[in-house]
Amino acid sequence: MQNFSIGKLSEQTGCKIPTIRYYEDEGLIQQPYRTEGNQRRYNREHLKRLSFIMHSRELGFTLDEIRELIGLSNNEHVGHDADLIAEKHFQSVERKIARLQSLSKELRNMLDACSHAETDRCKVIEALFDHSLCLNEH
Amino acid sequence: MQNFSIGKLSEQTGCKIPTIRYYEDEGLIQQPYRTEGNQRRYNREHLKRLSFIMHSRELGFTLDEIRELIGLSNNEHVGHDADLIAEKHFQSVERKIARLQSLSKELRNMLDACSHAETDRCKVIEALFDHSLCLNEH
DNA sequence: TCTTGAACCTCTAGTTACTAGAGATTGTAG
DNA sequence: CTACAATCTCTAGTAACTAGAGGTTCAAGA
Repeated sequence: MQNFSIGKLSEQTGCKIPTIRYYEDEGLIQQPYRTEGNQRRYNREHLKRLSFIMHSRELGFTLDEIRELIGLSNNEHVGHDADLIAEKHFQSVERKIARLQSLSKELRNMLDACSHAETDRCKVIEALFDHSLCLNEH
Repeated sequence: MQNFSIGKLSEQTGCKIPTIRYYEDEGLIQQPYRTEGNQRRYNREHLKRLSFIMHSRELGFTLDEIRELIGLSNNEHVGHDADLIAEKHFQSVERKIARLQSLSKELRNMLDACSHAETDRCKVIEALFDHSLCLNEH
């Protein structure tokens, strides 16, 4: 099923219609084909791209970072350049995974605790506290 | 080392000064002690809280979601209520981890490919494309 | 103790990433 | 060939910051 309207794209992805148009203005989504009457018509590539953007946003990437990731996927950067960008994102992704795993563990603990006991002080905040930030005192 | 200025807090965490004041206005950070001359003085609790907020933001949580997580940590919700909130966040965290792992794998592949070969079309976008979103066609 | 410049204060206005609404045009089921 | 839902553009509003103006406070050094 190709050539669908902005309403269908919005429905399929859960992305609001004005947001889709905004991403187009920002150059994050390829300009779609237009009907005689100037209405947008999308295909599977647009769907894939929009899905990528939405997930990236949920994961905390900025639009500029997403632009860079799209560039990588399109082989717009070559060799060393691409290497550096990919490495940078790889490291930030690994850090995010580590933090989320720590948070996940604390939430899991909470759920386990709540089911049988009562007031165990939860350590959700400690989970994402970066101890390397401690002010110097020992 | 207790009782430090907003400048020191900013330096320790990497959070800009106006942002720290903004989080205070939003009730995300406890109001700090003020000197005679009305200047803010912070302690380790503030540092921990701010560090948590910053990491949560990087991980894509909204300020409202962060408020909820802080509420959990403070035992402001009890029993079933807390359970539901924790469960909701636990699931969203697990989904984020899965997506980041997929993205991490693709970036790793890119880095490995770049080091020996040349133009392998990267699958960064496919990594975060949710196939359950596919339009119906088979 | 007194000075003086860096750091802090509040308040207003600008930026990014959306989101909602007004008013006009187009697409399509009946 | 209607009629009305969906689309169009454009302007303005929201969330989460961020920068700057104009004024006050803090603390190191004379």
